[in-house]
Amino acid sequence: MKRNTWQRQAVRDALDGAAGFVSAQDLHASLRESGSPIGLATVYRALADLAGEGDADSLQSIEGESLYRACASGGHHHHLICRSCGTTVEIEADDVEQWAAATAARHGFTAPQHVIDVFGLCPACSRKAS
Amino acid sequence: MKRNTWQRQAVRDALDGAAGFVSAQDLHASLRESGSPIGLATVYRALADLAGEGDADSLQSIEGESLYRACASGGHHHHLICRSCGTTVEIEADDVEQWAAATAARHGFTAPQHVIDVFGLCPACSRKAS
DNA sequence: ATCGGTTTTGACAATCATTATCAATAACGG
DNA sequence: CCGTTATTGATAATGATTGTCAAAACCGAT
Ligand SMILES: [Zn+2]
Ligand SMILES: [Zn+2]
Ligand SMILES: [Zn+2]
Ligand SMILES: [Zn+2]
Repeated sequence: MKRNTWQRQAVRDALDGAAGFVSAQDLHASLRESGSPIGLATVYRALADLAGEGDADSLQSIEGESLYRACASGGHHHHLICRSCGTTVEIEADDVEQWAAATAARHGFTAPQHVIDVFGLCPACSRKAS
Repeated sequence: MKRNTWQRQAVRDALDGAAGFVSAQDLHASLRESGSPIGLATVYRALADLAGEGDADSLQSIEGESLYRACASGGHHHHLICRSCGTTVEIEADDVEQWAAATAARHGFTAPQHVIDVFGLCPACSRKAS
């Protein structure tokens, strides 16, 4: 059976507190900075569990890192993510959903899935960069 | 200036000969099997160059590996990929390009990029599965 | 509250893809 | 052909992620 540990709760809380998508490494670092002695491997395991249970959303950054974000809604949605600080905006994309489904169907593909993520520099990071 | 080497041509040819998306490691392995003494780092560099010049498409596999594929059209486009056999169809969708750019701009994000891949089962694999 | 079987943790090693080094090589304009 | 200079490739370094396994923590039962 699955047990409740303060470590897992700490990861949940840290995810909730994060502005947007974060890497396991970053989450571990910020947890340690706030005084938690949690181990790195535990953070990886907790995030994998959360993603598997649908309590967290995960995606691959452009650089290939796995990023995670608290996901309360549980519904299907997409994200606009700041490449620099991770700030995330949830995106409504019904028209794109339909486009994806129609594109698959047009070519005879079944059981369609899609990966749609938009990256950029948020206003704050854009200002810093210029 | 950019020089023409047999190594770069070998990578081009190997990509053209590959069925679908392949990793740098796989491409290097198959080149060595066909007798080429090409180095691994060179394969990585050639693939990065090809992708940068638009002669190859790249995407991140679910496991985080970078995969490459010969690209005939040259312009910006996306892919419809069979998750069973790897068969790939190139797709263009100006509507979606504009949606991605507009979505980023609407939220003040600059330097927008996007990851848009559609996966499914191709007609042949759909038939086998049913 | 205590006990005991079972799960979880965490320091560390191991993996694995990718990148950096840098001396040796090869391409190409002259 | 020569000299300059980009390119190569063996290898080391990097960096994220996963495996190991003894010790600690959890939780239901006593
Ligand atoms: Zn930002
Ligand atoms: Zn969608
Ligand atoms: Zn198929
Ligand atoms: Zn596009």
